[in-house]
Amino acid sequence: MAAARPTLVQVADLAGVSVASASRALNGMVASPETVAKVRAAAASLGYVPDATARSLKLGYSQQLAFAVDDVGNPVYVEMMRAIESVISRSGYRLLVSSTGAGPDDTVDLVRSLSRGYADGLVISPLRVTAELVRELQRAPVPVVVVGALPPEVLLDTVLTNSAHGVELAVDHLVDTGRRRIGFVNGPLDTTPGAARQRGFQGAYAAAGLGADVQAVQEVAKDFTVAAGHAAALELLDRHRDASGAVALDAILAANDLLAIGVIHAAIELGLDVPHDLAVVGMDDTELASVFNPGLTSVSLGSAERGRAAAELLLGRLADPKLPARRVVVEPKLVTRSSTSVGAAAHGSTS
Amino acid sequence: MAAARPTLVQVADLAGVSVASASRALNGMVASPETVAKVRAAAASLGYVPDATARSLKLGYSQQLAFAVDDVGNPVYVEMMRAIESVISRSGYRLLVSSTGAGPDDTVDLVRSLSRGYADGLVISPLRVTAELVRELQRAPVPVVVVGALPPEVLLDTVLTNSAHGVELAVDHLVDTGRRRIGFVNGPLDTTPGAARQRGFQGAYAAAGLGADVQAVQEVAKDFTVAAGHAAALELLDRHRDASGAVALDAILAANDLLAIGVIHAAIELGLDVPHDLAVVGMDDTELASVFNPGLTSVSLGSAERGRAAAELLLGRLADPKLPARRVVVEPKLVTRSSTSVGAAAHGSTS
DNA sequence: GTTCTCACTGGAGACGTTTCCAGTGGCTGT
DNA sequence: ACAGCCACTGGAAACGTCTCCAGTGAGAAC
Repeated sequence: MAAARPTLVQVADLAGVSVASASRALNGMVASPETVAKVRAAAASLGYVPDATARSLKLGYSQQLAFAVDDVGNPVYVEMMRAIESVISRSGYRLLVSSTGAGPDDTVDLVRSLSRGYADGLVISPLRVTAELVRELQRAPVPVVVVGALPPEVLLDTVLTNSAHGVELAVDHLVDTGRRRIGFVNGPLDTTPGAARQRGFQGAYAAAGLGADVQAVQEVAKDFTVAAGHAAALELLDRHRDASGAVALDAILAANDLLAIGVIHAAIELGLDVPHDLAVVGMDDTELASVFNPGLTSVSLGSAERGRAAAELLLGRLADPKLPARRVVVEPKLVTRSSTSVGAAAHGSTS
Repeated sequence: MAAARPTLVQVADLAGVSVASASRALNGMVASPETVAKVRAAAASLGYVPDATARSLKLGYSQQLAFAVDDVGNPVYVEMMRAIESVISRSGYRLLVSSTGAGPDDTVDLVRSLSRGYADGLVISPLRVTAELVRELQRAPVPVVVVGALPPEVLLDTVLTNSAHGVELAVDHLVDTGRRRIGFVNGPLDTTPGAARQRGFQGAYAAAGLGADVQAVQEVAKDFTVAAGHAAALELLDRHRDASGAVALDAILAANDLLAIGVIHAAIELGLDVPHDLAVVGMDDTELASVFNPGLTSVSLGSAERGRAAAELLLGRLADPKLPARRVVVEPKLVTRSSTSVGAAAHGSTS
């Protein structure tokens, strides 16, 4: 079928020069114009393309970067991936995607396997950060950029989003629009985002301006999915009823757009009108939020921007490994849509 | 920072054997038990891991497969990617994802660059199939599996979905549930899916059982996005009004879930109730469809299954390159939800 | 004319691995 | 006791590329 790939030796032979000269001619090193012309012609006529593997072996780098994430299914990570791909491909890198689904062990294995040298760097966004994972990340043989929070003493390039502040934005918005009994459907607390949003919610609740008339309750979903959000919301709404048995919450904030959509489904099932009876806010501002019906008010944590920033940090470190560890913070931004504003049209961007 | 990676030579030295023996011991070739033990111990104490690049160079394969797609943003492709990743990683392959966004030229470049040898195979799902692309795919130096239709004479492993039949399923369902004036919002006709769905729609319309009382009209959207679906639906609904100026369509089939959601938005804007005034059907049955409000009836084209099938075809061909070209067809399946069934609850799977 | 410089060239050695090939020694069978 | 076999071993070549190093010749300076 496909003929054996021509090698540089064949090109050199055809051009009547040495391999050394052929290599130099093709790579723009010092070489006479005639040589360059001959070699180029020979290469073109043979359809020569340099072998990536051999080149990598000799040069010591692979022109590949890896992106590791627990669940590629989550739209947030897709947006990140897209952004990363677009940044790095511009610099000639290829993107290797690994879904580390099963759990922390898989992730650790993945990071360890980086020492096989098939990737020059890694962007990782782990859901759960264990001590072991941190250790492996620190001793990784290639630059690593972490999207998400790490223990403060860890010196790695990091892209953060102030999700605690994001939660505050959401709570403030709910309070501003007259909501007083606010439920929070969080993801698992042992995940990094879950823990951060938890702190944010407690902080927002304790913050100035929220009088005793504001009630805040929480429910933890099994994971960051629509189904889990649905189940958690049913549970939460059922647990908080007033004397007459009616639902006693007037707003629910979800840690995630997927959870939020689950919440809306639950509300509809219970005959609650969103936003009239129950305001719902999500987080991540994925395309889902802008497209959903009703439009979902959501706290944008800039997933695409975080992806871009991570990719740029990584490229920067590859260019200069001596750089001190940097940390980029992407500020959250509330995007208001109809799931919280009674009778109002959708605002915000449609990505 | 990171110490230089230990090489097989160092392991051999430490174990007091030759590199040849060390290699054999680690790869389970013939070697005495003592040798194996010594080498294993040495490797462990040095933290040796074989270098993927050198191994690839020697062995002639890279343990990497590529997945090329025009738009990673589309949930269909994400599901495919997920399925592919899960199949191939089980066989020890890594997944390289390329978004060929810009256009056919990019795609052709990508396929050409495969001859650099960084991937052992390719799964590609091109939106537009040009003659040049087909030529490149055929002369690709590694096995290629195409997800989507190709000219019939092309001998490549292919995963197809009978999307024409899918369209028929949708139309039949609409007619069965009493709809008579059916609009079709298609994607660009120069894309493979667009063309296939177009044929399907014409076929379904011409098919037995559809009397003269059934009217079918079509509108072509700019691309396969929510915004394009929205615009196309507004146009279509505006163009088809009865004498009194009221909307004259009672159903719209969209070539895509994203388009369908755009259609629903348009309907809502015009004050139409879905499904009462206007039934809407999507295609692809992405998670979006099951999660949307109202639940979107959609024709499942088995994206995950297609991804899995493509991955398996590729693995099969890698195992035995002499195999004749195979062709897997995934049958469409209608998943009914509330966007078409007046007053009924959602059926179908929630993925 | 000689020497020095300079631009260019080819040979050869790496990168880290696998694998062929020719041993080496111990054992069995006769 | 000797041939033959067998299990195992180490040396060395190879995969395709880049790059150091020593060399070549032509031209410039004196």
